[in-house]
Amino acid sequence: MKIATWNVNSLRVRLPQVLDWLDEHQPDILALQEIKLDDPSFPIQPFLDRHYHVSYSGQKTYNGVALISCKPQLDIKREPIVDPQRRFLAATISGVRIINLYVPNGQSVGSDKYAYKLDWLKQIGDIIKNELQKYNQLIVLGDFNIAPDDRDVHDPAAWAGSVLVSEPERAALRHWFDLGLVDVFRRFDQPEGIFSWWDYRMAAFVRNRGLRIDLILASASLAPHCQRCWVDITPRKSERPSDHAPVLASFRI
DNA sequence: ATGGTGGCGCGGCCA
Repeated sequence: MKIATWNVNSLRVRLPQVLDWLDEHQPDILALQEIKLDDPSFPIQPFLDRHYHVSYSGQKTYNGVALISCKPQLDIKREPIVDPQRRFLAATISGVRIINLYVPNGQSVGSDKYAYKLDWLKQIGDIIKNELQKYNQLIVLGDFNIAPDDRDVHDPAAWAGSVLVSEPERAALRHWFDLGLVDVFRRFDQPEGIFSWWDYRMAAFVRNRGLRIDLILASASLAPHCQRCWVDITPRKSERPSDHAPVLASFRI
């Protein structure tokens, strides 16, 4: 089973790239973030034409998440907390519980948006704890807007204490790891300098000044079945790219 | 240096 996550930064703009990428890579499940569409505007047809099942939780202009899958999606859950921002979508696919997240960015340490991010992480942590009790095989993936470790930061000294790497954010993520979730990327030897997001500004991508903030976490019973986890930077090189690259994992299921 | 680039939507917010 091949599972992928991709923050597309507007599905309207990136739809041709997403369809090309789906046709080439044929993942079983693709989790999208920042689709920036309300539900009536979701482009269902091209996915149905390719025999995919689709669910989404969207809003106008900002945020929004979607799940594309070969197999049907059961027990779909949207926004389990009181929050007008569309950042959560869960479904059971081929017996595996999938939770697709777009974690708040947090803007800057100490801001109102940072406080919202930490509160959101705490509330969604409670939801995940609950889902783990119901589902043995669980995957939590998406744009976490947190680089788990200094290895996931191009210049840790320059970033020290900033939003996306600050200790309270990392502690919130570690709390999720303590629930039994495993960052499957780190189950394997990886080269240095593998990232999933590069700022549009300052030629960050060509200088590989990035962060690894797009993650695939698996429950303890599922993580040992992960065979590989990697980032596909090819779409980041294309014309009008998203600022994020897709992250993939393959599982022996 | 508080810049810079991109999306949405047409001024300012968000990332």
